[in-house]
Amino acid sequence: MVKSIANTIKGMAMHDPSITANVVALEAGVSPSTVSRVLSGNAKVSDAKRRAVEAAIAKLAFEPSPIAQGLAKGKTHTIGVITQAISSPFYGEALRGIEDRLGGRGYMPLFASGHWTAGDNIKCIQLLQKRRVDGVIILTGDLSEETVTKFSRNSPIVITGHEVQGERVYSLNLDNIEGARLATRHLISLGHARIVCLAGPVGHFDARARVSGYKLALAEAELPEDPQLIVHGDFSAVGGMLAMKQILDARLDFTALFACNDQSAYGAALALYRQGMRVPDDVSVVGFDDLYDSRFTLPPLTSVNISIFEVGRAVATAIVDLVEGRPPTAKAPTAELVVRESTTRNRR
Amino acid sequence: MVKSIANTIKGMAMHDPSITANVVALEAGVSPSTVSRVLSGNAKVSDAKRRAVEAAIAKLAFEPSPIAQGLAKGKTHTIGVITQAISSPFYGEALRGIEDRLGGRGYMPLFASGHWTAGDNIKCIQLLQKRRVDGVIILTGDLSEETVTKFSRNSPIVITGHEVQGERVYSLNLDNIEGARLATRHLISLGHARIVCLAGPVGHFDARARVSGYKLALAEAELPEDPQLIVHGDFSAVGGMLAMKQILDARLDFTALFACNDQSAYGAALALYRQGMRVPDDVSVVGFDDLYDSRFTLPPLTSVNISIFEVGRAVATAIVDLVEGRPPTAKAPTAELVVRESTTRNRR
DNA sequence: TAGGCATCTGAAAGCGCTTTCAAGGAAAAT
DNA sequence: ATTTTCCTTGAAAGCGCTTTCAGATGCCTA
Repeated sequence: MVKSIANTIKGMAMHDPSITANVVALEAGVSPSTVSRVLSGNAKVSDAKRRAVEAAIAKLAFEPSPIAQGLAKGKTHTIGVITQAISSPFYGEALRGIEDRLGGRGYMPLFASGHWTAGDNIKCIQLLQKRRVDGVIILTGDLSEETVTKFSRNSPIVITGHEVQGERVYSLNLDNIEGARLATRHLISLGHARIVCLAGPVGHFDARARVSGYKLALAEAELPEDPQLIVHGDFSAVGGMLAMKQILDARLDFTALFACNDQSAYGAALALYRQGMRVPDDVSVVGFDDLYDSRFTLPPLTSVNISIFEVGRAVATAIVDLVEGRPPTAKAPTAELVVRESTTRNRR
Repeated sequence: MVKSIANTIKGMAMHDPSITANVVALEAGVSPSTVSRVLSGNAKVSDAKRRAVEAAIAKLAFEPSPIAQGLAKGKTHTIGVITQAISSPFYGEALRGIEDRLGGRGYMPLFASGHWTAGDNIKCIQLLQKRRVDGVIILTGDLSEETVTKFSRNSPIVITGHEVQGERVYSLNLDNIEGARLATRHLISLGHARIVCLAGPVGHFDARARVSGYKLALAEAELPEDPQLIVHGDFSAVGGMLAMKQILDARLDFTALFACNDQSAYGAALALYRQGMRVPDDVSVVGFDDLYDSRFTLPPLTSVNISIFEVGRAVATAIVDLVEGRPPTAKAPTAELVVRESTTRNRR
């Protein structure tokens, strides 16, 4: 019998790194190969030996080293995640979803964050692939399709905000157009016709799609589309504030605002407030993303909910499928409009 | 000469996992040991061989496998990070700081999130330690000091929101008392005397310290301390809303609010708004943490800034010190009051 | 010129696990 | 009862790197 310094905390066995598969084999009176076999479960082992091994494992609180397993099998059970702004509530929510799903599948996320520049994103992928991640998830970067495809040679990739085809690439996109259409329709149904659209960064995939949805809704209602009412921000609150200021300074006529993400809606609302205009009395505003805090803005913000948490779970599911050789089938959740108090009937 | 399928993207060499140290050794005409030596730099190698190896490394775009290195040296260059709510803007900011600093030191963070329960946190530590992280950072969990000390036997730990002493444990705490004092003093200086304190979870370390700061400021000003005015939330917006509702329903007299974190301030503000009370005209409010979005609430929130990003960098620095055998010296940044528009002179 | 010492380098063992391979034993077939 | 087949199991090699150990070389000292 082998001595172990294992000890427990509140009844939970505390793992001791000096307990290796060899030690377990000794304790159980079998060979290391057999221990490995019961661990992986993909080879027959007699009941007697299996029980002996299991007993030894339990007794010694043995935990196989993922490092050693990684070396031997060439898999690290680690998924790289590249995000633009790890601290933004939007990405935070997605990361939660990713972590949640990955954990359940025996993988762990390794986060790296780029900073909205392609060079940074490439460095991130390289860093991650150096670490031999089994796959990588890219949350909406500005990488070219070509770059993504190239890197997918090293490890499968799941990406949002892109249309990439490939054996080892899967792209999952948000329900942007539909969501934006819902938002705009809502405003139209409240009698608004002059609706400013606070768009995101010019080249951004999701941002473009949201503007399309806005235009679609306008067209449906046979409302004219005024290019002056479409103004670009950068998906941040400051950007939203600046953009709204621009509209205000131009003294354009409008009664409602569709902000392509909640954060710019926050900024825009502040610009409105500074101008003495009230939401929703003077202008109705609807956002997009339904960030958690949008329930608590003053007034609570009407927004498009796409459950970014579920998106996180979906991309995680997809990458695991890819890594384990199954074709991914994950779909993005559908967009829903959450009506709160920032929108009201047009009174003019 | 060895053939490599290495190819480049925009001039950046793309790493090919089939290029191992052995291949490099072959190409350079030396033994693998020598390659390892130039890699690690801790052994003399003749200039000629060194150059040959370096040339081969460059030519083949060789990247040593961290997995193999981990196995051989027993170090993974990975730091586990345990947080309560990976998606909260507060922790998000800290994670950014951690990632930023760790990256510069050649480590990567491995995130795991508990969910405010001790059991979960223990599972997280175990999960991380199973992965053989070199150290772990715990952002304010509710683990007992004893538990932390025990786990520090497996790997060094840096923790916030605790007072733990130990060879392999370092605790770094926020400037809570001072920050809360600043906030309360500010309110007092504006002529407020009946100040409600929206505290955090009852057992929470930071939460308790903030309440102490509040009381301290009251005492300094020789103002009476009314226990009815101290109400507990849970550091969330909903909690803040509920707590404020409670105060409102009790029809207590007050002219200002010190919320122990910004998120509960958001919730409280909503409760006030529903009641038809205006900030700051009817009640002045100051928060704590100075979340990014607090610049954009209506009105922008006066808050205590502790640069949680810097805290992240500090804990990261500390854990790296610990891991590499140096005594950590990192200190938390000091708290500063940021006055915005949610506070004004008491008009009653 | 022989002995001693420092320096550089390759061979080999090892990190902890997986997996192939072949051997031994049991069960099935003749 | 004998041969064939199948199943279980341990030995051994290998994953890619580090590190110890000892051999080889060159240089200095006596």
